Amino acid sequence: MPELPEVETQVRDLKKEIKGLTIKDIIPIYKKVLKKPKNFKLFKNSILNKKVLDIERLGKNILIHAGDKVILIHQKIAGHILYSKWIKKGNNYISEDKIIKKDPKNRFLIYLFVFNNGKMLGLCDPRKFSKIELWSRKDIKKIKEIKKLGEDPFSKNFTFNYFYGKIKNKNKSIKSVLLDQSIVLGIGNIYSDEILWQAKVHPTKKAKELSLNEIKEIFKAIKQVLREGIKKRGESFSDWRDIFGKKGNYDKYKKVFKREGLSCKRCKSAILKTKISGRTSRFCSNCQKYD
DNA sequence: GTTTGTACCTGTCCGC
DNA sequence: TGCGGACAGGTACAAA
Repeated sequence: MPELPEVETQVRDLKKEIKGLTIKDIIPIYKKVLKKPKNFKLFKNSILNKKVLDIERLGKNILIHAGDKVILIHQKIAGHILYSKWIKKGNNYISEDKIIKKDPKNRFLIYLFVFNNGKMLGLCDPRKFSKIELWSRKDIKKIKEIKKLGEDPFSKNFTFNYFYGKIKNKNKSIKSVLLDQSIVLGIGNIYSDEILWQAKVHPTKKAKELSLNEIKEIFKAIKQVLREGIKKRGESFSDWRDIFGKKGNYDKYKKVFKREGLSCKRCKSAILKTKISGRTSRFCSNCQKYD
């Protein structure tokens, strides 16, 4: 769900809303989301009364800089974060915000950060795959999980030569390559399908078999599609909502994702679906030819 | 070293 | 209406 455009939307909004606030309490509704440190008391003591200095996106991760620490949140498949105020009623937390309260997708709160203005940041995730980690600010960029990440598509280091060099010898499908976070950051199953449709490349084609022109088209499409996603404030065909509980607008613009059986918006041919290394992929049977 | 498969969880949807 | 099974946007780790 939350891929680059969705996480970018969240981070931009969070900068406006929580920068400068102080963390006053943490409520762990589902304790297992905290992966580091595993000990909740240690986690809480490390960030209590710390001021939020900045919020940053690193691929699909959200980094909240608080004092000398960084809280890393990854929402995985089905998570999203909300900014509101919740009141506990029995075993449930009820948001005082009407939009958040009436949307059933916002029911699955698993973690709450309480700020000095009384408002809270809530992590919501029906599948409980999300993770929260705590790192020190000075070595977050040095840890191996972060060091192995590739370039962000909007970084100046993401050049055609970088991209070409990373993929030219890959013996796996271009679909899997686009999902590989050690090559390009932030692309998930939705936008990879959209990018390949835009570039007119068959998803199962092996990266090393792509022509130079096809690689150029993919490189261009990565930026175009993701930029459009950000402009539309992400997609919400399923669980994802922005931090105010509102839906993104990209759904109307998507060309192939979850459109199998419908007609291609470019050539009217059928959109098909197939499985590639365990991930479902949708593509046009006519304009995305293998050769 | 590279690529593919599986586990992590639970809600939702479809067919019977 | 109710139930069982398939399926779901990501990633770490194991296995091939």
